[in-house]
Amino acid sequence: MYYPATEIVSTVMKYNFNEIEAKWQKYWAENQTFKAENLSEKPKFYALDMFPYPSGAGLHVGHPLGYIASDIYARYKRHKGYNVLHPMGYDSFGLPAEQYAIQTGQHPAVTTEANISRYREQLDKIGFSFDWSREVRTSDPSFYKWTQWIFIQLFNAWYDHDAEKSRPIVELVAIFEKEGNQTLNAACDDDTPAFGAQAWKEMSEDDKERMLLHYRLTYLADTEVNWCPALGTVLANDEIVNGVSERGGHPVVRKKMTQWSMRISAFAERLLQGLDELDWPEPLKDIQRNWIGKSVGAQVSFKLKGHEEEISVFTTRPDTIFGVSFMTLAPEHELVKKITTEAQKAEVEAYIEATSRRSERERMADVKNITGVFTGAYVLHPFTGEEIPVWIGDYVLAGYGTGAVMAVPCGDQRDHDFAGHFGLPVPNIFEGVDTSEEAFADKEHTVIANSGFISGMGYKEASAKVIAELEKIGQGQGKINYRLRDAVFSRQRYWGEPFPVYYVNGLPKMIDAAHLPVELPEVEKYLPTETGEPPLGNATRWAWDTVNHTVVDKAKTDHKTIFPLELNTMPGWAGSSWYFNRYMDAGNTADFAAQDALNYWQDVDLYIGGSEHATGHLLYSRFWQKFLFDFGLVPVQEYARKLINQGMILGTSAFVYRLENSNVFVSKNLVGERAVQPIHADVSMVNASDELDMEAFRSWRPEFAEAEFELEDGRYIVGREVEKMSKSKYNVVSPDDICREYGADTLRMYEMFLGPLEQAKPWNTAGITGVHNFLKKLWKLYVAQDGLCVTHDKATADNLKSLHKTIKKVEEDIENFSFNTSVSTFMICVNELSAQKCHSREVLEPLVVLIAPYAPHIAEELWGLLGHESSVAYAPFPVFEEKYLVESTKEYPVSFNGKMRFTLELSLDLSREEIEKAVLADDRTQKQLEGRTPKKVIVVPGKIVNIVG
RNA sequence: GCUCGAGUGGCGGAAUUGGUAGACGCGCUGGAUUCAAAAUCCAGUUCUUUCGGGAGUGUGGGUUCGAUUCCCACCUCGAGUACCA
Repeated sequence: MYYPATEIVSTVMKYNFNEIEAKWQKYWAENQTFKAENLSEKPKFYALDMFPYPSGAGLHVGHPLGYIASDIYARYKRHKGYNVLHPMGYDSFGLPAEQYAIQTGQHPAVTTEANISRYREQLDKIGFSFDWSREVRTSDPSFYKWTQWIFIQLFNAWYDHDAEKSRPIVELVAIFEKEGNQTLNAACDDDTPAFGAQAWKEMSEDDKERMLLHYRLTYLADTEVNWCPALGTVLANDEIVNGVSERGGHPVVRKKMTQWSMRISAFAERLLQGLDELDWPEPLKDIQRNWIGKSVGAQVSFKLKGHEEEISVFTTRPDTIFGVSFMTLAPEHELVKKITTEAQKAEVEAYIEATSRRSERERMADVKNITGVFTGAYVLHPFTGEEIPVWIGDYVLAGYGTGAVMAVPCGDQRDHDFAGHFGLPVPNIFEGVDTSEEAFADKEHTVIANSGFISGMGYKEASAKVIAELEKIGQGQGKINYRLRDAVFSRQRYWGEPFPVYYVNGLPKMIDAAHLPVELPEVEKYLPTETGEPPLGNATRWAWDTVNHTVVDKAKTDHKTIFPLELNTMPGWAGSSWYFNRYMDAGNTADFAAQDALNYWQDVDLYIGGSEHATGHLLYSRFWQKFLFDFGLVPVQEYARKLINQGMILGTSAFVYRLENSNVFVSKNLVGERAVQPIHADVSMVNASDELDMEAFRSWRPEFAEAEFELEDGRYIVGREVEKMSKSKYNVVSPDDICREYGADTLRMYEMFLGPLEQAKPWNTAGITGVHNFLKKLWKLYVAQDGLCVTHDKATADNLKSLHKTIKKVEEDIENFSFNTSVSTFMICVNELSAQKCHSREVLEPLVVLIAPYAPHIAEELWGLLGHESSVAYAPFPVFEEKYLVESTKEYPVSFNGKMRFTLELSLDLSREEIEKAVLADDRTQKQLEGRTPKKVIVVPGKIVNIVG
């Protein structure tokens, strides 16, 4: 068929992606195509993305990568007959909006709202199948009402290590009334005093409250916190990177403050054990395991010479107890002042003073430098009675174990270094090992010597024996330690959830759940007050009226019925610790989610997000979920069965080279040995062949207006380098631009085509034409210049083979999250069908469904053109049939000594012997052999032939 | 330092349990079409070669008829962690 000139080519029949995509995005929104039902006969599937913080910069092409993957999977599951929950929302409390507020006076709610609208616009353009009726925002009072509610539940709970679960605090009170706290095996602060039932009953109400704070799962305590003066707030351990704040890179110092904490350490063992049943990436699980940091060992008490007190240490090597030659305490250890002798006092005090002044960062930067002081005190070895000198040193951390170590220089390199530096003895207790130069820490090959009753034993046996003996004399027992610390939950910030807490006599009281939410008050300034209180201290209307159950003016505070409210706010991870449950029943005003909705959706089947949340969000949320589970509030104790970490998309920066002290820019390949200064040029000014648009560059910034160029072949070629995508590197590519120029379907497929989902990979817009051309080619299978060209012709065997090969591979790929290879598979399929000139509906109709998860807009349009009146989104996924792929012959690769030399087409019916015969009879075989007789012929029917000789 | 992960053409990457290395795409080269360009289509594109072939998946060994794939040692890069006793 020939078509005359161009004017009859209607715009409808061209692949007009902009028009098509806008049309279907509108259709989906108007028809609520992706609204999920909470009760359904269909099996459920919950596909979740980590919700974004809506930043002012908007999305770049790296952000939607994971969303596209989960969207493909969600759409695939709809075709497979599942009731799919695929929601999206915003983690909308956070520092940047507040920093912006401090600078500009704009209310964070205003900027957040604006940022969210921009995000929404950008997301809508990419064609996600989100159920927007379930959108959540952590900064919305209707959401944080329930964050506050969960906080109250945590406050009213304690952790029973015997039952291995959280229990209501009233049950703890009952235990205290009956037997005090001495038989209890509960998670509590280290400094919790022991008391009996009688003592409990005699306590004042306030004292009882103070006592309970030692047990509550969220509690107020004086804690050493990471204080960041520049940000004016405390930070959690996971918010500090290399001793400086993750946001902004400001210095962090240790400071003692009264703070809310979360008793996550109580859950350490369950958080660790729970990992085994999760289908999460192994590296991510390893990060959590390391962070939890379980160590099995013993607690040993050393009697102090001349004092009542004992020094307790934790060790993972009780088998090395006979190798102890000194003891080291953290400078902050509570016994240091008491045991220091008069003679050593001045030196010890000077040392403590010096170490306390050092910031966390200095301490970390300076690991090599060994420092310490002798206290003058001695402890007695529990078995030998030997006198052991007690030192202090800052290599011992106050926050881990007991803040004291028994130093075994022959078995621990740090102790060895310390001993070497101060000339302390290094007794050797290992059989056949020289420990004079360096410590021997290999547990597996340990044979203990010079160690009394454990000499000759290995690590395991000796450790068990030592623990047993220590128990006998009452100086120790087996003990498990975790590195995981309780998480500080207070932030001295404005833009976060207010605590539902007021203070009576300095003791925290929960606001009754019926009166939630406690809404964030208005403030004049977002900075701390002049007296150093958090920003909420600026609020005039911020006191709790216990009679009318409402927030009232601060001036009315009388400490009788009107009390001060908490001034801290919750950290960023509060809302994200439970939001996945809220999506199940987002609009509920009576509950954080109805039980039947929770029971129907259960858990997240697929969670996609970045691995940078390994020790933050992904640990805290598991902890909250376990707590909610213990209280019967959610049906499962792990909320995300499967998790995938999408890799980062990197930017491809462009560089121009300016000759030093000049205004001349030299094209990349002309630089040679000359001294040039590389300068980032905005990637939007560079084309696919790395040519710079010089005019655009000149008008980019005033200082380049007069730029002169030294060209190669009349062109200016830029240098390229892969870096993190960021505004400051001018390598940011916006999905909006890609959608405008190539369409969302192209963007979606290209993001997948870049490489494996989990891998980091550079973005290069140049390559996108390949995917775009593919979609144009796909379109042409269905639509000719004068309209739909799909026929009712019977599909040929080749057509069906191409189709079914594709069904099989694409289905496998989706199940394996190998989206990049399915894009290739589609390309191969369309190439083949084009070559076959296939226009048969029998093939092309299923192909539309197959590709719909990846390129939903073009699929909807083609589906419509094929005469369907409803969306393709719920069309059943094509069923693969093996029969179309059955082959009768095989193109056998014939190898000689493992190297493939030629191929030979043979019937698959042939036996091993017949194949061998056919191969040996071939001329090319004889040519390869050059007259030699093959030593061996390996024939794998259906696979390969290998001739050795 | 410790714990993971990864090294394949000019580039992104593919290769299901060991069985034709480089699929698919970008880029590049040549051609068709065009007054010309864009677009589109066709052919080629790991390196090397005396055009027979030879070499080749970070390096060096090993197992095997056969190794990108399994084992050992090493090198490089990336991530996490950082005195955790």
